[in-house]
Amino acid sequence: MKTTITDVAKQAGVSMKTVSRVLNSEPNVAKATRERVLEAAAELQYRPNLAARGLASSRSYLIALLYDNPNPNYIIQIQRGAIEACRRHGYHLLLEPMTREQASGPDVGSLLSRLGVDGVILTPPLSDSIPLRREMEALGLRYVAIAPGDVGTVPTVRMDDVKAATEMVTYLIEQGHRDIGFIIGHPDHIASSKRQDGFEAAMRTAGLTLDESRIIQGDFKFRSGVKAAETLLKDSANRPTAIFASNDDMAAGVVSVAGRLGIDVPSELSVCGFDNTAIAQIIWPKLTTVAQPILQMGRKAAEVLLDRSQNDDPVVHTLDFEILVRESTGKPK
Amino acid sequence: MKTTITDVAKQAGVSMKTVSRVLNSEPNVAKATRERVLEAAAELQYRPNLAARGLASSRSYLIALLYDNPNPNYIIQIQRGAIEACRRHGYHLLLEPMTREQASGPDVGSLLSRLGVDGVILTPPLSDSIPLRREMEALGLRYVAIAPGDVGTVPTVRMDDVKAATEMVTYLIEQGHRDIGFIIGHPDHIASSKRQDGFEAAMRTAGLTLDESRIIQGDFKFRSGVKAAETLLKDSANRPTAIFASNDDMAAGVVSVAGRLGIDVPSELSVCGFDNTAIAQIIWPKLTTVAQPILQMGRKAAEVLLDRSQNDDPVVHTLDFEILVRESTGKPK
DNA sequence: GGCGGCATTGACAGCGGTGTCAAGTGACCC
DNA sequence: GGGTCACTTGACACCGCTGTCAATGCCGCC
Repeated sequence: MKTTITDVAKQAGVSMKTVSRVLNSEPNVAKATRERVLEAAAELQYRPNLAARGLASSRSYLIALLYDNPNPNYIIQIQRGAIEACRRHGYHLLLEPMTREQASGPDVGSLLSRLGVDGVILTPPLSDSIPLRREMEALGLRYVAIAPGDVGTVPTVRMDDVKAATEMVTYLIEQGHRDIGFIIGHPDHIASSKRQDGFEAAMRTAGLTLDESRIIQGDFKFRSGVKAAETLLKDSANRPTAIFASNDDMAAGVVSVAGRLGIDVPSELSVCGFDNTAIAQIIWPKLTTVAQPILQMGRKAAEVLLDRSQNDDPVVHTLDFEILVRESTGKPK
Repeated sequence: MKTTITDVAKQAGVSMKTVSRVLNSEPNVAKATRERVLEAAAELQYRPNLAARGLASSRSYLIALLYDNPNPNYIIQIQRGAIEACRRHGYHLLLEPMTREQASGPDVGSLLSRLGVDGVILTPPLSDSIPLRREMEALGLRYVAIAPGDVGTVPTVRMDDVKAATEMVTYLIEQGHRDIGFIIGHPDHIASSKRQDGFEAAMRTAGLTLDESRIIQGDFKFRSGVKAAETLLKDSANRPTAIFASNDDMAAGVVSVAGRLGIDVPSELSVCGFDNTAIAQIIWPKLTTVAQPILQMGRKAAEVLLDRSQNDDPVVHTLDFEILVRESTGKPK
């Protein structure tokens, strides 16, 4: 038999409503009463029924995470962060993976309004879907965009790719590198150009020339890193002392080519990546890379949704990244 | 203004209850009536309210996924599979990550009963947590265990590690390999001994001797694969022609050592792994490996929970794995 | 022709909480 | 002493849907 609020009320000798007040930490309850109720609730192991609560208060105590992201680690971390925040607020996280097509299709509205969630977190690349965002607004749903391409008119949580790339390159320059190769990410990703901007900014700031032959187009895949490295390293008499790849997979490709060519990393070649994905720690030497605050972005996004004290201004929360210096970089010979 | 079931009833000229019947596909509704209701519902874009439904029917239309698994890809795939099944049944998936300690702690019950979920999916290693399983039973919660160590008294979804390892080794033997090295997984993982059993069974079946020096303890990490490979390959005059690592990370370690020693994979050394994790496709050559039916296990688990026609017998559903032959294996020279 | 039985439909009472609003209480002030 | 006000508390309707059970109509069969 499940204990209901009525049982607790009886046990504590108060009305249901008072129990409700205590359980929702509403103000204006006498301290003694509050304690009596809490005691009774604990004793009876009372657990509020989510559905009833939701029905009565027209809140669902659920927020949804919408995603279409092929990167499991990214999503898992966003999830963890969001769940953390949810737990603190008595909320739960619902998962709604969807393809880009679905997100633009007519079913999203159905899905979302059926759920009756109290808020939605959009992850990239969904954060940039205009139809989806329209739909959300049409439904009157509160939402937060994580790392959208353009900072728009909604609450946003992001990190600064440009700055991160700049700092990484600056670190290399401080180590003494002057001739630094760069591998661009997939041209369709907004992050790619930002990282490139950061690279170029750092180089210019340091008064170094940008040699076009040192900048190679990649596509975020290991294989493209291999190809780029083959080009950059082919002339043993004239090669960069460091290579900055726009993500870890490509950086891993560079490391493998270096190994094949007998170029020692990091003493003869420094390599760094971006994202701190699993491969950065799996391979040897471990990659120097940029750790995105993924978990923190998930947490922040949920907090923005749940913290009712925060207003809905289209605030942009920019979280801090971290440069992880590991074994793949060092001073040039 | 949200449309309620009353609006639909009015529009269709029937009672609320009849609308409810139609929407829940209950029997005993005249065809004409059914159509009229569906039409009205579509016209008004009616979406049932989950909370109200749940409250009235004392179901929540939610199932929970409990996990404490460091492998993002595994969890993501389980999630995808489970969500797929949930959608077909009008359910949603709730996420409840928890550490092993939490799972054994007193809060689980609180968490789970508060949720009022209609079912729970347990993923490894939580599938083996006795306290957790006790708690579930105490709460009268239906649950399904994914890949537990021992097939117990609850509905279970799993794959056959022994058989998979056997088939992989058999494939190597068919390719012509006679001298095969094996790297054992982490001793605490139940899968480790199963995979070893499979390896040994296949060797014996083929009439090959088990050379203890060819079997090395690892721990599922890249680094342990490197070490094992260094041992197995140190004597260039006497080394195996193939190495079967109990997972992909270790297999990747083997490949990297082979590269360093100038041993060509696969012409001089075949390497295969297990799990088909991301690294298996990232590195070159791509790894021959065993693909677990992870997504399918997630889907099946949810289906077992939701398909009310299926009874709660402790049925064990064993799903098919797949041997993925890629570039890291071939015939020995 | 009367009756049992089945298919179809609706009235109504909750499910377990919360919002609203009014009532009770005591402190404080004029 | 009476009025005002802030703080506490409770009664009760109602959130939107489903379970229960009874009412209705129609069929076949004795």
